[in-house]
Amino acid sequence: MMEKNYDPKPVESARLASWEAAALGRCQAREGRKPYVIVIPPPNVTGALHIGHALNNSMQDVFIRHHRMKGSDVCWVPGCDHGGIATQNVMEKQLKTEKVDRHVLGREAFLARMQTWTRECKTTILGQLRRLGCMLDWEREAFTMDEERGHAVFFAFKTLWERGLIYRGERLVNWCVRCGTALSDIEVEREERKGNLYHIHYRLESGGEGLVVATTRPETMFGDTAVAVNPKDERWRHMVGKKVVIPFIGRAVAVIEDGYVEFEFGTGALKVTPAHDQNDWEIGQRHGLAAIKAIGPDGKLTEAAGPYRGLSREKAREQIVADLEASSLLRKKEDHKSAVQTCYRCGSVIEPLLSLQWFVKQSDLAKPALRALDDGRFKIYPDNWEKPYRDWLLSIKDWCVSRQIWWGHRIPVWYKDGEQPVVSQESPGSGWRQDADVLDTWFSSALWPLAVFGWPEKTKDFACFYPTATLVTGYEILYLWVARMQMMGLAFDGRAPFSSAVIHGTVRDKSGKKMSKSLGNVIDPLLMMEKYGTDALRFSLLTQAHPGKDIAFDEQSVVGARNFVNKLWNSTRFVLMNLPSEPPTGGYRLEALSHSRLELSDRWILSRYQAVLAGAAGSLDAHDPAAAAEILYGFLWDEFCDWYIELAKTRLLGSEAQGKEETRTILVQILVGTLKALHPLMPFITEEIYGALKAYVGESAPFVLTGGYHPPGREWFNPEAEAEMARVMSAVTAIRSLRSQLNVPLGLKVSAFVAGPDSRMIIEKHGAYLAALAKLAELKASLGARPPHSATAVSEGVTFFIPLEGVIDFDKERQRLVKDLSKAESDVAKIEMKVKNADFIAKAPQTQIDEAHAQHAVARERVARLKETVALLSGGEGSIRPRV
RNA sequence: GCCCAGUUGGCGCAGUGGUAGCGCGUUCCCUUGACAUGGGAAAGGUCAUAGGUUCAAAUCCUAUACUGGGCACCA
Repeated sequence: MMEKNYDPKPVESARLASWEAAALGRCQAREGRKPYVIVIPPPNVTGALHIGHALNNSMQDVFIRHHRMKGSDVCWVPGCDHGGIATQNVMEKQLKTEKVDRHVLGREAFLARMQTWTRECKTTILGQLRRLGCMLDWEREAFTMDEERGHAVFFAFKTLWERGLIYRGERLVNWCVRCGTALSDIEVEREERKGNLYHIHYRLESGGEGLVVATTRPETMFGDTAVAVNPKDERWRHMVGKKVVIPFIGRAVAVIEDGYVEFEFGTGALKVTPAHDQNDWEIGQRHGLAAIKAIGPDGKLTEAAGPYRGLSREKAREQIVADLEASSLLRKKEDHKSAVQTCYRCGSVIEPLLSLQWFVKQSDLAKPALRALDDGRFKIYPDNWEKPYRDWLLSIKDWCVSRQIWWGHRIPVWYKDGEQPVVSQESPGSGWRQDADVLDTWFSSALWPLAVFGWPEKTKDFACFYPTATLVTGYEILYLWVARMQMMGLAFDGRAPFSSAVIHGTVRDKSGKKMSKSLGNVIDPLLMMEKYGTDALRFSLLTQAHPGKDIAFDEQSVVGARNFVNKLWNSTRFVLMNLPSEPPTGGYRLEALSHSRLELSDRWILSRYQAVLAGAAGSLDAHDPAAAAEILYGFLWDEFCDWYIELAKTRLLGSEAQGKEETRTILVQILVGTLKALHPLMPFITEEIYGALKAYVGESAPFVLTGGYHPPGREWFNPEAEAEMARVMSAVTAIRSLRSQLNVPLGLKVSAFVAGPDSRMIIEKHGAYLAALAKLAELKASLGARPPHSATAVSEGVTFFIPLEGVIDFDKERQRLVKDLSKAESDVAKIEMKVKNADFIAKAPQTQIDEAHAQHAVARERVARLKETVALLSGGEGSIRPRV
């Protein structure tokens, strides 16, 4: 027996066990089959999954299950990313609590600990994906740093090297002082910060006034190798070619001219520090200036800083400013907002630093990616991301791929004195030492779709599963990851690694703020699953996952989804209660229904059902789970439960045997069809219910997925039935509304009399529906007169009189109707404007004109009947005969 | 600075030319054998502003304002 309220826990664990026992997610390469393939965006092994992962993976699971339901082979590859800097930072924090430093531990021991941590973390993450219901092919689990992927990374590096696309050089790179490594340009974030603009006086070497430079970073002055002014700037012309002296260290630098300098900014004189500023670096290149490092990789000032050597950047600035002030070299200090670059992993301020790094040339790799986008081999949904994606590729710069950390793929280059460097996975022999750096974690991520199927080996899997279909991810890694996968895939294989990228939004807190541990607004998906069930969490996220849009996540929405899950459960309970304990042989079949026998509600719900199934599947084809969820939610709750089931109740209690069978057939068929359509969104409860219902629809598939979507049986589309049912609903609502206004509870059955042009038809064809839904004891034709003491409800083509002795206040009833009348009249006026507009009649399409005329007639007829009724009431009880 | 998106009832969001919808919340009524994680009824919006196109605009166009994002930045 089903419980009154759905309890997700036992159902989830049982269903999970049965899916795994059947290895439902397993997909093997089969000759001649082209499966639908997704590779998971591998979560970093930095801890547990967050709510964004829950959204990301729910969406993928929806697409996977949807395609499986449609009959394709599907393959979804699980795995994790080693996560480079991010993961190393997690470990370093851990070590800090133990008061250990990785340098004390040593590289070997540190990596051993990382391996242990990774194993634990992978177990956690994969376990969470299981609990989410993700139908991954568990036997394909991959890791960006396992042996196979290591092989792919080496092969890719070697190939790029051989093609001349990898080089090593001393460049100005983004250096994170805290992480102790270089970063690529897209790993740097910018934020506006308040700071100061310092005006500093540089004396002339030969003695004399000199000039004043403006800078936000006085601590870099010891790296200055020139002062630049704009060639058109009259103010400083006399200084050009002279030499000025850097304070405190007395080194002299030349005053040069460069068009880059803006003369409105600051003093119009720019101190040039090629080793610590990108623009200064470029000026330095133009003028052949030396680059002097004033700040080291540790963030401390170097020997070049003379007396300030060893101070941190921050300390040094303070000290220098104080000293400048004391020696009255600080001419001005003004407030200044500037864009500060920060590390995307730890948030500390980036130091542009001149250092020896490895780079991948990008422009040749970007071209095929642009072509793939232009000719449609690769599409982004929603397509408004295509422009930023294209722009990024067009203005791409070389990619710094070396990282000065330990956790990652070691750069496979070996050095020996007096020899050319050698690219090799193993040591080329004694005396060779390997490059100490590791590759950017995104280097291996970029190879992910290739590498998970065994590339560069020519495996059967690769032949069958590559390229993949859909990549589901967030817009924040569009360049970092998506673009690079496209570039690498196209470079090594010639095909786009996935034909479409579906971009979802970020899950934020309910006020729209980004979730973060420090703000304390993080939602734990596991907790949500505990409280409301996995289906509820998934459905909640999916209903909000409109293409590309961020989600303001409110726990209330999970409550709502939980209630919907419960509604599904209870509608099943109702249907099951009205079915025999033994299903008929072959089950209840829609094909067996005689079309001519079906009554209005049947024809209506079947028509709606067919439209809903098509709409839901179409939405999923269009990568829009939110639209599918909305369609199915509305149908199940507002149409199937609130109207069809309510009508079915009287028929199931009635004595007409064939009618009962028809009702049972439609109930169970539509319920099964709808829950199958819901299955990609909420796999657990739908699987559970399917188990209980499948015999009643004559099916024996062990799982929803293996059975596939439910065919609607035949063509049920019926606009006439939908229109007629809409009239029934509006009549029912009119009576219910009347009862509510007069405080006549639905529990109390009342009689009603019907008048109006359509009254005869209404009684004959809809009488039973009205009686059932508006709780009427009887429904009779009004025999010419309005019954005394009755309230009036005016619906389309029909007027209902409900005698309510003692309840009706004569004047109030009249007021109520007058209010209805004025509203009805304003409706008429609106439509009349349109109908009487000559331009409209002349230019609008005929269908529109016909429709407007019909609406006009209906509205006018309603007004007429309301007027009549009001007149009746004004003339006293029942004294005037209504027109029938 | 350039580009993109958003601006719809208290909150969160649908809605790509024909008299504005959903969820949550609010008010009133109802514990009637699927479900109070429920049912019924109702209140609440001149669809950011100003123009334009059109017989007809939330929807198309143009400007403006605000919000968010991407890219590029003047030290």
